[in-house]
Amino acid sequence: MTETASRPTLEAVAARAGVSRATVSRVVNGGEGVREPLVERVRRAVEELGYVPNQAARSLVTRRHDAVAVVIAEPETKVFADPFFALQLRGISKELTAHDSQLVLLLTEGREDYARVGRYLAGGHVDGALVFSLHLEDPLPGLIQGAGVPTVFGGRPGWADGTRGDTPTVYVDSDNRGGARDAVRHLVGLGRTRIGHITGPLDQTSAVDRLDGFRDVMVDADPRLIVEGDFTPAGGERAMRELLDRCPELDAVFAANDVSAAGALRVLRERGRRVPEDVAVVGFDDMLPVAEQSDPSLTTVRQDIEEMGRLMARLLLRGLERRGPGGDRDRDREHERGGVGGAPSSVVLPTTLVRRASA
Amino acid sequence: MTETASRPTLEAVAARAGVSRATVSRVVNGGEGVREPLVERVRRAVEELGYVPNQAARSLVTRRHDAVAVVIAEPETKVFADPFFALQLRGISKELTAHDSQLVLLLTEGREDYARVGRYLAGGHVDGALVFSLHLEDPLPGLIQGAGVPTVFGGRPGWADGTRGDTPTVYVDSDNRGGARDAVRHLVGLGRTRIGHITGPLDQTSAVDRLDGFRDVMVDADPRLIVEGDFTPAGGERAMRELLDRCPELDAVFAANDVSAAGALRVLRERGRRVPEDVAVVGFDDMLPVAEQSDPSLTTVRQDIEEMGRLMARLLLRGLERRGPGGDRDRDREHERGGVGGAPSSVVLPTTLVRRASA
DNA sequence: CCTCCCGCTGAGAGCGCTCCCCGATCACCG
DNA sequence: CGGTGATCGGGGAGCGCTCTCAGCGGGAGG
Repeated sequence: MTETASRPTLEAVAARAGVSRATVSRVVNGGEGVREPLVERVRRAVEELGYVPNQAARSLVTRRHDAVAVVIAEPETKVFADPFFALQLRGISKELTAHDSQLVLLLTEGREDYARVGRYLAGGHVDGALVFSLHLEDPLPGLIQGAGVPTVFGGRPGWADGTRGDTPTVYVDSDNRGGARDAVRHLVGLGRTRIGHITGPLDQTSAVDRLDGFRDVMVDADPRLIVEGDFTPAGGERAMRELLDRCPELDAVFAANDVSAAGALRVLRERGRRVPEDVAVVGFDDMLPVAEQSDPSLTTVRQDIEEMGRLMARLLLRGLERRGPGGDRDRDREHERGGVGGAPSSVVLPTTLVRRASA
Repeated sequence: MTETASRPTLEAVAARAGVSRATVSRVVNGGEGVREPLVERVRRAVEELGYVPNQAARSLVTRRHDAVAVVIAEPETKVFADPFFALQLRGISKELTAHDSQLVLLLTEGREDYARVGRYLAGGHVDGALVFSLHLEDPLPGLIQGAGVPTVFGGRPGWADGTRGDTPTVYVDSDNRGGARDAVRHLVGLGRTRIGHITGPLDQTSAVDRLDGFRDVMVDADPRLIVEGDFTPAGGERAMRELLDRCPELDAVFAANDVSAAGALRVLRERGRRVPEDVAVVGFDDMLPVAEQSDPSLTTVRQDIEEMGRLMARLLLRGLERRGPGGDRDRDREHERGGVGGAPSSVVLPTTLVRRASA
């Protein structure tokens, strides 16, 4: 009755504009099929009252939420704390904002949280999910796909070779393998022959793919030249020492990411090896604060992380549109980035080699 | 009335358990005032049907959303990309999760986004907001406080000396000034006398506070020994050069954060100054990947960033409870950090000096 | 000039849930 | 053993919105 204290409702706007609720609703939702003068009147009423639609009420009937969950399953704080997710989030945020969708962030703290996330997603609180889970044996992706929520993964999930059950898996990834190949070829082009590789943790697809890329070029690499790291500086140091011990005549290293490359750099300096003269080093990621500020600055493989995020969101939203309210319209297939119209399919973004001082 | 395809409703659960909707509702919301056998039966029905409450319907009537917005207004990607926000987010997330609240992330891309954020918050989509806006002249905090949403700020807002309008401003901050004092005192204790300071961008309260702390100890510091930086490595380098040029006999530097300290370190090495022998360096933040991995490792002032986030969330939720729907029930009045039963008030967390190799 | 049709507007029925309120129930006391 | 109070359960009224559907009016065709 009194619309003084609380926020104005559709009803109030309708009264003020001298039209019915339905008309106001139409105007608010795009104004299709309402004559101009009325539209104008309603707009003014909305303005004057400062009306904002009640999303809860809307969701209740439309079953849409204009919200997307972003699930980051990264037990190790360290990994989460690197700029990687921040950049992806930024990309995601931009895209979602452009589509008037909200970003609901779900961080998991170990596996005990998975049930909670699953429940939340299955509960239909969001229209879809963007999921980051980098580990091979992680049950989360499966669990989420089981929840029946449209999902796009960030990075290729461990099991994903296309299909899981009957739902095609959609993911966005960098061309880790191709990027690694470029890196190693660059080293080869520099005339290096004893090229070592510091891998990432091999329970992550990105690390595995980069290792595969390394092997693609170094087809018969001495297995002793491959040491497993863990994407951390300390791991990079350890691996570098190992590498140097095993093969003192090493003349190049490809580290699976920049921070381990930075660790390697430190060890090389400590052992009196000049970079790049004695040992050339290439990293991966082009994490600016690391790559640009290391000494010497790091030659590395750049991936456009923010773009990955943006693309994930775009893919998801597009999928949502397709299955949107009304009938399903299947089966058109396009193959450009992210598809156009058809069911979205996975996208692998290209990488580029950035040459700096270390190789 | 078929409850086959779509998600089960309260009604369905009630039917299955042989009770009324209201009873199921009561059980779902805590089970107060329902007899044990019934509770049990309802629980089982919920379980069997996989019932999940429809949050939209619930919000519609309760006007609560169990969701909190986190607003990060940081135009510069670089700043956002450092681990700072990630850690805060983690802390916030943990606390919110513990209270069954969702985290809605709002990243702003420049000021043109402010209106959107304001509208969103004023729209009553969330129960409260946690806001990060580090810049002095930023209109966002005012705008948000104007939206009438319960808010806790991360870091002291520029204008906050307690009150804005009639709403007390609540924020969580580190003891930047005290931490800076500790850092400088440490340098003094080392016998250093020509101590320079690389500030942060002085449009941020944290930078100003650290500068004030520096001045507290170096009461009559030569103004030439203070150079404005910008919290970036490049800024640190630039400032360090400036400092060295102005005052070659410098024997210590307090940098307002770790990454600028890292930049300073690089310049010192380049100029042939030994650290800490010739010049001692102290940073601020204790950003591990930076502080621990720099060469030499950085003596710095640690702030518990994750704890700040957790505290912000706790303060907000507590404030929400107080003004909660229905009668106020100021039950648990604990006098732990974050205030006692009353209106939450701002909290300033202590910092600690972490001694490493650089000073 | 009348009729048909099309396009715009308004009335009304819920979406799933909470919560108020009243009637039913049960323990217990007189 | 009946009355009384306290407590528990159920019915019903919306929360604010969308969407279907009918109705109404005006323009064009007969």
